[in-house]
Amino acid sequence: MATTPRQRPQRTDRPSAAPTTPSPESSASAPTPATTPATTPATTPGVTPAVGATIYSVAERAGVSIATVSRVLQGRAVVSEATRQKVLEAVESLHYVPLGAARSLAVRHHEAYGLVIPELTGPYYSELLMGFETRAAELGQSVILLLANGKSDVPGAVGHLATRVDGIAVLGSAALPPTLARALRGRKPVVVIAGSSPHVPGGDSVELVAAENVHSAEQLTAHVLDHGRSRLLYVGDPDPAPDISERYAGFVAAHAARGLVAAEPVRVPFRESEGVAVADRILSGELEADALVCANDELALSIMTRLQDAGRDVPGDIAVVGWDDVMTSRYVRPGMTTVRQPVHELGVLAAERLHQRVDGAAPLPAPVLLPTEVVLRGSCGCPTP
Amino acid sequence: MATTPRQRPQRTDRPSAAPTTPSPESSASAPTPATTPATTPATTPGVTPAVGATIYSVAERAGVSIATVSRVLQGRAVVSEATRQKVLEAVESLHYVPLGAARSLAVRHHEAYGLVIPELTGPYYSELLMGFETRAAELGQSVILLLANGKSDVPGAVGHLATRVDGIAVLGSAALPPTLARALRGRKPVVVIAGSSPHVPGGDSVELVAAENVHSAEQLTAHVLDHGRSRLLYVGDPDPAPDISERYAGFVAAHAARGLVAAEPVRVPFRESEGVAVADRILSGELEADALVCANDELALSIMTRLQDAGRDVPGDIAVVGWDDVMTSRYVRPGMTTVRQPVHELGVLAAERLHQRVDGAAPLPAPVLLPTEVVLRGSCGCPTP
DNA sequence: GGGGGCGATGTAAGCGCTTACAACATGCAG
DNA sequence: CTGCATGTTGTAAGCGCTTACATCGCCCCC
Repeated sequence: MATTPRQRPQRTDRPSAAPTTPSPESSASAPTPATTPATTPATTPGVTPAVGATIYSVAERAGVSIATVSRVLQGRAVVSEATRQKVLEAVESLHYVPLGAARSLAVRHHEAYGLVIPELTGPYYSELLMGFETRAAELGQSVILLLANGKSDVPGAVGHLATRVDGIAVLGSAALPPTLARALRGRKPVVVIAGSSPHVPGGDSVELVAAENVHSAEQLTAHVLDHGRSRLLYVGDPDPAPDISERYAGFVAAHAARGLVAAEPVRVPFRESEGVAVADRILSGELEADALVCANDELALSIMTRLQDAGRDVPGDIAVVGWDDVMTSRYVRPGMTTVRQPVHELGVLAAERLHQRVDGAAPLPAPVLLPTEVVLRGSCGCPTP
Repeated sequence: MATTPRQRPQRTDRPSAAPTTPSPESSASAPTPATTPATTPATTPGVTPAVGATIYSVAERAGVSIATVSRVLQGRAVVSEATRQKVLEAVESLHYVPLGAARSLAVRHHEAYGLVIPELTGPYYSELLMGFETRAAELGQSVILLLANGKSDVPGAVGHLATRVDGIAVLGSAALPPTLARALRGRKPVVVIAGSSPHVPGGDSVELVAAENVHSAEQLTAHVLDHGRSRLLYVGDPDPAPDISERYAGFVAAHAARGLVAAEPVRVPFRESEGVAVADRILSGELEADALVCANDELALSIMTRLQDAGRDVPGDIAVVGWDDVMTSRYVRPGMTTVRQPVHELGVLAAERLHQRVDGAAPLPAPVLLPTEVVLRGSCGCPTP
């Protein structure tokens, strides 16, 4: 028969099947019978046990070494079928749940990626997160989510996050990247999504994935101009988020291409209430325009609805276009002309890159740009189907 | 002076500040000057170092023991200001990022909660997740997200998740709870959100938080009946999700309260395309109704829009009401009458309960029910403002 | 029949951190 | 000058896993 199962060496005597019986060395000749009752002893049912089964208890129960238990559970080394069954039974009867932290420590990988986004309103972040999680899961990685908005100590939170993941993806629109890069000084792979390259110390381990903005914004703006509009306003504050400023750049470029000079952006935050306020400024005559190019759909929708409720005709009196193609943009009348971004793919790509980086790949020197698509509906002046 | 810093006992000689210089014991009398260059030696800039600084390297650099480093970093034990500074400097210059797994192993807590939801479409899941993450973060816990939809081995994924968290919150609408409860047999606290109590082995450690459904559904249905409608249809499949079936129960109850008998539910999945199909069945005369009570807003919106596009008047010809109060429901004309749930609070509560349970609290015997609110707009027949 | 090869299993050394306890220094009272 | 409280730091024993390496049979072939 196999070697008698032995206690862990030099370890404080952990209570096994017989908690209170002090049997120092003699127990080696009296192995516990394999058929002890299935319920964990000394555990009140219905209450979470203070401490669960470990690989040691499983090994003891199965009459094998912890190495064998590990091998069965990892499923990578060859174990005889009989042994495998014994182990599996022990696992089952002890309700063994391995301790991930111990594995992580041993394999020296967290097997988790962090994702930092400002919040989770609207479909953009959700799509991104879904893409990220899906791909990460396929790669066998967990995802730890960190919402930056509302957190008082974001750098601290990110630092803490860095403690438990192998890599971090962060949305560029949060003003995080510089902070982030500083927080982990090139210690972990970082990919910035839809941001601009931060020139900071430690930024060398940072890479970028984004959706194309400038060109499609130019295209969209050109389309509006082609409808014969001439007094376009860009609504949204380009400053904080790199993608928004790129869109404004496209707006400007489209004007420049036909010898026009674009108006200054109407700098407002991306909230519905702000859209309403902008609409009111137009209604009052404070702002003059025959077309509005908005930084995102929320803004565009709230403006359009307010304008319509006040009796204005969209697109007759004024055209309104947005960005993101949220669900509502399909439902309003007229349908909102907007730009669809491959947000899901962005998430997938971020997870993908992180994985490669953790695998040892070098950071991509240039940003990866994914193409976007202008979605024409009625709000720009196109005929409604 | 303090005791000379010493290497970790019986450890494979790890390269410290002087990687290639073999100075076995003599180094004790020659501590590294505190002003060595800040860049990590033997690390190519721009490439993630194979292995980072550890608490040992920090301790060595600062000329203290690892215990002291730990104390400084935890900030709980008294350390002299001078020592604290030395340690902090060492941390800084070595770009030390602690290994979360090692801490978790030592403190025997993951300091993380898992959240299992089917997917992340629409505002419901996002709100929930935000509430959960926010509260979890306040409690010092990370959140690991698991999206069940599209995963081929959900029980496996949940089992894996259980490996790395102290507790799990799971959305009841995923048909997970039984599986889940089995997967971790009462090993970890579980709270089911918006689900029904699973009577499964190990279910004793499961508790429930949910939004009230039956009463508000009854209220909403009664309101529609009060508008003089008599042929109401409930749209959505009550079977898979407990909250949906509760809503149908309310629908039935409202009928029963006035001696009516409710029609069988129109069992369709919760997709926009299905809503369109339902609308078509109404337009073709296959389905007859003067009011539609839909299981959620997506369904209600797609039906209403399709009906309107086909020339029907909502609510004139037919009333349509939904559930969830998504953003679009505010934007369509007429506004969608619906029910607002305290989704954010549900997430907060779930995190809260998990924390208490991990702290040793007993599971709540009865489900916690949060109140909902009927939001009246135009689609039910109420006058539009 | 002995040795080599091979498959199955055990042994033990870490992984990097926390923390109980011990040790030491210092100051002050007796 | 001795002893004790107090504040600070070090020592070392784990936490529960993975895995390189050693060991042990066993079968097969010469």
